[in-house]
Amino acid sequence: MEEDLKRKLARYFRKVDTIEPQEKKSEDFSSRLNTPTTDSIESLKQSNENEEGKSERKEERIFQLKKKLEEIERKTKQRIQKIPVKEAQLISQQSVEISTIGTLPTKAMPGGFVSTPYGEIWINETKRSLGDRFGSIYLCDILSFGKETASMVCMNSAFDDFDPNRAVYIDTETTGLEFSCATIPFLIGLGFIEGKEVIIRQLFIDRIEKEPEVLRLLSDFLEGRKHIVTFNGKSYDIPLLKTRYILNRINFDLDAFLNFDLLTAVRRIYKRRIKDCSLVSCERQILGFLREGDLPGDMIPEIYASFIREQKEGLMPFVFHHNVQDIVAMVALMGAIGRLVSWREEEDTCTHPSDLLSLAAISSKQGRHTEAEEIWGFGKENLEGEGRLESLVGLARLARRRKDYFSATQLLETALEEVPDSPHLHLMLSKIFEHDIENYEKALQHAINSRGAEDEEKWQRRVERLRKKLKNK
DNA sequence: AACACATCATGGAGGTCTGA
DNA sequence: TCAGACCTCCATGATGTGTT
Repeated sequence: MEEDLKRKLARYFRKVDTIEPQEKKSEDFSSRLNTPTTDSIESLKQSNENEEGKSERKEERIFQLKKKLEEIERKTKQRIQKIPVKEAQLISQQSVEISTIGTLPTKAMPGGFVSTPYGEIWINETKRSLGDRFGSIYLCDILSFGKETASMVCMNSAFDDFDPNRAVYIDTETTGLEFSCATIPFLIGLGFIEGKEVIIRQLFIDRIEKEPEVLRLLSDFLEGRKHIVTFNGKSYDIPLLKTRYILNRINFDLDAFLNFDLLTAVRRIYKRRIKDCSLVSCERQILGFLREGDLPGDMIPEIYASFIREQKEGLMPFVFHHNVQDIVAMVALMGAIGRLVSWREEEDTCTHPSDLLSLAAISSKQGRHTEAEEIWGFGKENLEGEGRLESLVGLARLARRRKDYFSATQLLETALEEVPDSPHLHLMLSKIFEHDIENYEKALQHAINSRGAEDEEKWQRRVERLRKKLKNK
């Protein structure tokens, strides 16, 4: 059985190895960073060789780009120094050396038996420095997560006091996805920030009958904490753990914790540019990080079953490793969200335009019009194409809302210069001219051009109505 | 497979305006 | 004065999606 799994895993890694170059190729983080990556420098180098006459100028350009990269690294270090949280002061300059988290799991089973009030329990503890880099994000970016960020991205005032630096990051590995009595969370990973480190403590059920003891230990670890962060935990980890507490007749109220579900936040912010919002996909596409030595989630139940049957570690170290990666990725993602929301302070603009536009939409929905206006204003001046268009329309809606019809029509007319045939823009203008300004001539003109934005029947009625109004004026 | 969202489409409520 | 048309806002239902 174990050999089967090993073969399966080997096949999987071969598959990953073969697709990796392509995936890396399709990832263009340079556009996100507004800065060239090493790859783009290399490709620039290659094209230089083909154009000998221009080589000197391009060499100079490469030199400039490299300098820019160094500048970004320098600013990141400065950012750490600026972090307004007391703990951040503990992060020395030395710990901020560029190191990327992506170590392969050790062959041996990590951790060991620890004597607890509930008996001997297998626990593994791993630490990551907040100075570690996870793709384009430093783990210490979590410390700059603003006070209002959580309530903003969760669109819920209950998160007003949410502090991701004091939260527990929870990820479970289980014996399957089905919510049956037989599904147990055999590995419970808990991440928390202490000083200048992220501590990942993993509680392992090495024998099925030890589940109640591990659950009791978990409740002890969570004692005194109020906030948790999960990825899809609202639907998966937390309901599962709640069921296990009930089935084991242990009184522990997981509903008392405020759960920041990263999946919800990620979908809200990044959905427009990444279709697949799984954690691994977020790592690659938002953080720019490619996992090494990871295994697919659907193999995990089988690996644990094999461990229980044969009482041999087999591939369990990979599962421990996978769990640590998930927790660290959650911390990094929180950092990415924190940085996005504090985009004004980002001199090196690591921010993707579409993420900013999502943020504007979220702000607008919550009635945070000043924030939305600020982002759309930035978009109007600094973006091109669809981003600029969306910013102009957003600003026009806000202007109409505050009854500034002059600005609203001006903004929409500017948008029309970019896409003169847009029936939707013509429809918006037609409504403002008809209902707000009462300029029926212009309203009719735009109504005629709005064909296609709504039903043919509605369009005809609108045009006819405006013709009548114009006649009777 | 269970669950909790998110998004999208649809329709109703309530307010305002027009024209007979 | 009142029916009808239009707007915005909100509620509801269908569908899709992550988790191991």
